[in-house]
Amino acid sequence: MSEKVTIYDIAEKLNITAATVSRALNNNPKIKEATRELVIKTAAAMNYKQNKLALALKSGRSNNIGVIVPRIDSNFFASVIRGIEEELYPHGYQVIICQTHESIKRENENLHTLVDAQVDGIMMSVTGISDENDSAFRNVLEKNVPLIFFDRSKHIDGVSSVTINDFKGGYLATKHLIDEGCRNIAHFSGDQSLDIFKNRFLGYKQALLDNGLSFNEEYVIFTKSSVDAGKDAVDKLLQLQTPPDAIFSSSDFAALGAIQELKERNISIPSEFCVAGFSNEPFTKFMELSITSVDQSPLEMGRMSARVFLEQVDKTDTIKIEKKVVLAPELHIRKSSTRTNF
Amino acid sequence: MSEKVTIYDIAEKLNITAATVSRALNNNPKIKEATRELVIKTAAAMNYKQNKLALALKSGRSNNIGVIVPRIDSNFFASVIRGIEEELYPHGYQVIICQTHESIKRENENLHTLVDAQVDGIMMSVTGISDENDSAFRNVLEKNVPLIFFDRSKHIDGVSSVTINDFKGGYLATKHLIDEGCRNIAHFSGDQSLDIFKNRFLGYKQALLDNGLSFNEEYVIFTKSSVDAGKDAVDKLLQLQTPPDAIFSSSDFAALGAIQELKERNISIPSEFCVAGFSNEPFTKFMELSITSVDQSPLEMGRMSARVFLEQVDKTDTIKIEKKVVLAPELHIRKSSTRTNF
DNA sequence: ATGTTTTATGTAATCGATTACACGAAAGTA
DNA sequence: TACTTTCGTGTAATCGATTACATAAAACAT
Repeated sequence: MSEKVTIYDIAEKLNITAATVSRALNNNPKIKEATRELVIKTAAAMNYKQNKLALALKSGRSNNIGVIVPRIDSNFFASVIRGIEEELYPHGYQVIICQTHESIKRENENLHTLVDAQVDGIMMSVTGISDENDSAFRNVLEKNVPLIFFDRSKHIDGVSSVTINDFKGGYLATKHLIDEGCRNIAHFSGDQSLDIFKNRFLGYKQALLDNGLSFNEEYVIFTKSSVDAGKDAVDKLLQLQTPPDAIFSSSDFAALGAIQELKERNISIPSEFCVAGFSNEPFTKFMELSITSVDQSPLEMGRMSARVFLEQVDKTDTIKIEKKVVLAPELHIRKSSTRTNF
Repeated sequence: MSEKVTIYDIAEKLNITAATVSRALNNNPKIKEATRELVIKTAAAMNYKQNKLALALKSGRSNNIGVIVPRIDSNFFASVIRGIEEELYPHGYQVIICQTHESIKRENENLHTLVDAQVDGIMMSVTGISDENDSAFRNVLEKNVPLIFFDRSKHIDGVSSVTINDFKGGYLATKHLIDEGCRNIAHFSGDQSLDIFKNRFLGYKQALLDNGLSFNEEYVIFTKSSVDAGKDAVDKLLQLQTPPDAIFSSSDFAALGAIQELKERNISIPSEFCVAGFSNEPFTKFMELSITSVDQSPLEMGRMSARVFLEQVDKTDTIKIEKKVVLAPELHIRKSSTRTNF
């Protein structure tokens, strides 16, 4: 029972052709009103459901879009995806999720799989930059699949992106630490092939220079985004001849690790040492010693990415408009760095 | 340039038919070895990519599975999805994400959309129980789309589920609080139409009874899963003639709110008051006053759901096997409830 | 040399919907 | 009345791949 009902079944029952049924269901103006109503009523009675796969094959549009992220179980990426899904839902698009687990090989596979699955667009946060995987990106562009980068982007002509001003984020956080009286500010950075880390780093540097502080190579540590990495980094920093009195970390997790390690060593925060992170992960707010962090408005980033995609889809395929949306970062000042007014 | 290459293009170039090309590419044993090699080489040279939509239409299988969750930006659901994606990736399935935002109407829409999109299976955590949306579920079953519930499930004959033993989780947490010397233990519960909350509640009750403590209706508060709801609930509890000395909360967020409110009132934790939550959200571990919580092993739950799905897909369609997987909850004892050994 | 089996490939239907084109009937015009 | 539009519907191709069935050629048997 309940075999799939097709327009042919409806046609047969009404002694008309499938073409007429199709036209009636699509509100084609050439159909007699009586016929239309009859078809629609019969379709409902027979519990007809349009076969989207047939439609997709015919039209070449699957109504699916693909999202590629390093991993989904981080608040930042999950929130971006939430934003994308919410914005696309009213337009009838479904969202396919892919994770790279920070593997470029996996990223290539995902790109190919999505293109093969005929998605109508791809939104992604790049896992890493490497020449090897250019062919996967080229494939996407050659197939004319709209591609949009969010947060971690890559420089490709004609490709739109939605990012935040990471330079400004780094600058704001560092400036804030300086304002709180810190003079030897360390920085946790990440993979320098990624713009986000490079720009936060540059913002940090510029803030130092603008405020008469010298940049000290030794104060920059390249860490992974994890609690343990933050602990190890603090360990290294404290072995320096002149240990720093503050850290601006590109990762909230590393910032948390740093704080845990500093406490372990009875260095009191924020009086002796200030810490600021990046991403505004929920836990930064929840801690008793809440952590200062730069917010990236992930929900807005997701929504905006979806909107950029929708614009591109509507446009005639011949015209390619590269749109670079840069959101403003917002510094959330919390206890981990507030000496003055607290 | 780079128009899509089809098997017809390959066939034309080689002066053979598309059928032969198809067979060669699918390693059909009836094809001459020389032909196979030639076809495969030519296909690669022409950068041929199989059109999955055509395949999906022909076979009736889209190689997509749908996942419906209340929201994606909670660590629990994101982790489950991660588990599902990881388990399904090697099998070539793509994961489509849908959010209900706790709306039953949205849940119905999602169910219908996924069925219409011909997904090969649906995994979901139920948003709420209501008679209205039975038709959406019936539709899924009638169309023979494998359905699997995880965490929040519904009783439907023939439908498999992967849950944790919530009764035991509630029991363990409550028993632990009792062991720590608490005698007036309150409970934050949730929507009673959902088994997870009902069972945690029952586990809580049973633990009280088994340990000679009486159940007090006034100590049970039905809250939403949010920080503010937790604060409000504490506010109510402290107005009772005999306020409680502990809370077992079905939500980590409400537990956090409770802790914040208790601190606000200078009630010290854990010496005067103990708190335990549920879900083991990352922040519970990160807090200086880390929060005791029941872990639901979301990653494992996702993987297991995917495995149950794969089993069902392989089986002949005629046989329906209902599989109920119940994972064991694990109590993570942390500072918010540790009086004894700390 | 003739008949039988095997091998490799072609022919055409199929999945379900859309749509350019064709065509008969009805309506409008002169 | 005869001729042109307009209207509503049917015919058949199309999207791209798979596959049951048919068939020609080769291999084998007697």
